[in-house]
Amino acid sequence: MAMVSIKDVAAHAGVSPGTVSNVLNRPGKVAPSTRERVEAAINELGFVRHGSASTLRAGYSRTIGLSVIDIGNPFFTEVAAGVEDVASELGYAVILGNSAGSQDKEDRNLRVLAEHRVRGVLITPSGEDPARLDRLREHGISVVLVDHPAHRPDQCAVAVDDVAGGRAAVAHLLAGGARSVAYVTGPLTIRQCVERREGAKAAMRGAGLDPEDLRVAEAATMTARAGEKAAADLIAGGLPEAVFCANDLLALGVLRALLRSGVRVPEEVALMGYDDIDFAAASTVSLSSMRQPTYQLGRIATELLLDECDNPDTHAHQHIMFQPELVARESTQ
Amino acid sequence: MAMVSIKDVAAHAGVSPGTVSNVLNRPGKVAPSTRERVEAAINELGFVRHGSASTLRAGYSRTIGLSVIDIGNPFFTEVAAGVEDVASELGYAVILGNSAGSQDKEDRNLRVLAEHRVRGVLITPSGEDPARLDRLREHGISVVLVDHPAHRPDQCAVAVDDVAGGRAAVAHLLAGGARSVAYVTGPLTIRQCVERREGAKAAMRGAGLDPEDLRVAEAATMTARAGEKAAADLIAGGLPEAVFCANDLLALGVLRALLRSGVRVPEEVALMGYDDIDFAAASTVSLSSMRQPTYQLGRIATELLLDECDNPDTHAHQHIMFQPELVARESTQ
DNA sequence: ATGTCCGAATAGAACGTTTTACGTCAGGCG
DNA sequence: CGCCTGACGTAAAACGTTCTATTCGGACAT
Repeated sequence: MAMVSIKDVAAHAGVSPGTVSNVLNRPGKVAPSTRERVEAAINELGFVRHGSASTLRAGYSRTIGLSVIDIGNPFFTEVAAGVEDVASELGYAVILGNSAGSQDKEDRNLRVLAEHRVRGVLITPSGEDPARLDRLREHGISVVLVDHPAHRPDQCAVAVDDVAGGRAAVAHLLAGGARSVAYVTGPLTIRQCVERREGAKAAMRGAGLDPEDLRVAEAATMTARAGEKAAADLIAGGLPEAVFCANDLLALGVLRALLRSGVRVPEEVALMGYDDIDFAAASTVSLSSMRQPTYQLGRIATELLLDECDNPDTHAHQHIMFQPELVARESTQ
Repeated sequence: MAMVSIKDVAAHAGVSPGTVSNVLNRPGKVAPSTRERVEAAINELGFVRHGSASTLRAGYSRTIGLSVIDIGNPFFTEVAAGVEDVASELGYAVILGNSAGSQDKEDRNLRVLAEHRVRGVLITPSGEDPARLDRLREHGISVVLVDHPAHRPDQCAVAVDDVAGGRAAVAHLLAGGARSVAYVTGPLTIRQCVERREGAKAAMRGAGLDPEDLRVAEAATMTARAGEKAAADLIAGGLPEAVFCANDLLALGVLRALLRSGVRVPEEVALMGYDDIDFAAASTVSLSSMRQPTYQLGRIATELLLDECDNPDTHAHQHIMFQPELVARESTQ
């Protein structure tokens, strides 16, 4: 409870507070003998630097924010693991915000991050309103978009080509012989969902089908439970020959519901997910999916962000676009 | 970039900085007319409070730390979701730390949390060294243990009875007719792994078997990949009639490896996991598991922590112990 | 000896809040 | 009419760092 400050350390080591600060921040600037004395005092007293005071005076913190759409989704979990690894390597702390798909919650989280004067923010925006992010930039907070293309040129972004992914997925289903395809998607306010749909339509067009024939079922959230519900609707409305889901969680839900209703996968309905989370390979009928370099997404985004923060002058903004990779498994034969 | 401070707001509204602070923190203390004026100024200037300055002067922050063992494990993800929900409801930010099973990394994370002067810490400790946590307490940081029994009486803890869980799991396997049981576990430095093993032994004893006959295979991490490797060893050494895994990730890995080797589950080998993550029900052979109130664990732990922080005098420390629940599925017939 | 330069350490102001102690002004009461 | 009280505001001192002068000794050249 008895907070020991830099002053106490200074007194104990017989130096001035400024010297202690130097030992902490540029140990090269202080003579070895005094440095040792100060370090001894630090250990002896159990001093731990007051980050807020430091942030206040120095004008910046060693903290970044991470705002994701759904922390329950293994996709984001793996992104977070990449972020956390890099951040912790470089001595940064990560403040986590889960928007749970709600713009309101995202706004609240961003506000908290702004109050904390985080150095930068990694965000997978849940809507399409660049203005809210620009406001952060006005406060001197760098922003890197994760799994989202850049809003503007003077900004870093790391994304995966969702149109290509949607196209590849549906092309694969069509190549398997399906003629009618349903697209089970999350909220169409989410960019990924829209772009994967566009890709799906492109694939149909490419196969000489009418893209308008793509049957779209929109689920309220991108969870397995929502997938089950969507599948029930699908069954009620007459089954298509193939189903493409906007992510694996939805697909696993659809799969569960289909099997429970006695529908055979892939014999009666072929099924594709997206993200290739670990569990896709382990499911009842192993799930075909589109693999994304998830962990890398987190790592690279964080490296870009911290480079932008630590080397603002030499930093070159980058827009990185990965290509997803099709992984065929039992659910598409 | 032009930081607007409380002073600017004060000037703009024609009041003193103290009054602005009052509007922010105890709006009741200020006359409605001036309050409106100040609020208008705040919006007009786009003022956002400097959290570090606030923390520095007030002596406490609205931030808590969450340190987990493996953010990639859906168990912890769900805990984190519970934590995040409560924290964000009460206006607290959450700093995430992933110890990845390493004491070193956990130490680093705790240090970062201490520097940030977080109000409290939620932690699933990865080892058994209470001293490191006591050091936090000395700095006035409350600690609540998550998925771990209390180290000491004057401390909150939320746990699940792992011995009972291990016993129930193995009892279920034995009831299914198995006579030889293997236990696939994570590092035995992890308490949960040890206690589930003790429960498993107790179940064998209860069935008139020698607990020493429990075959223990220790994996380096608690992931599906490690489970696959452990299963390979198991196959090489001669298969038991039943396998109990310390968590579902390991079990999914074991399942994958067994099926790939042509071993039928549950006919040749019965299999139990632990945690009942969402994906357990969706796997190739749906996985029997021990369900824990995961999301609740996170919620309740956070509520206890914030109560301890916000009402230190009326707060009563609690040791909550949930009972896990057996969920039988195909993998045990 | 004197001046110069350099490394090493220091004093003290600043950072943006919160808080304490203190004014000020009305209104109510004897 | 004087005094007390309460409601509102304010001024100014903190909080623990970092940073910008500035000082202080020596070593060295002249």
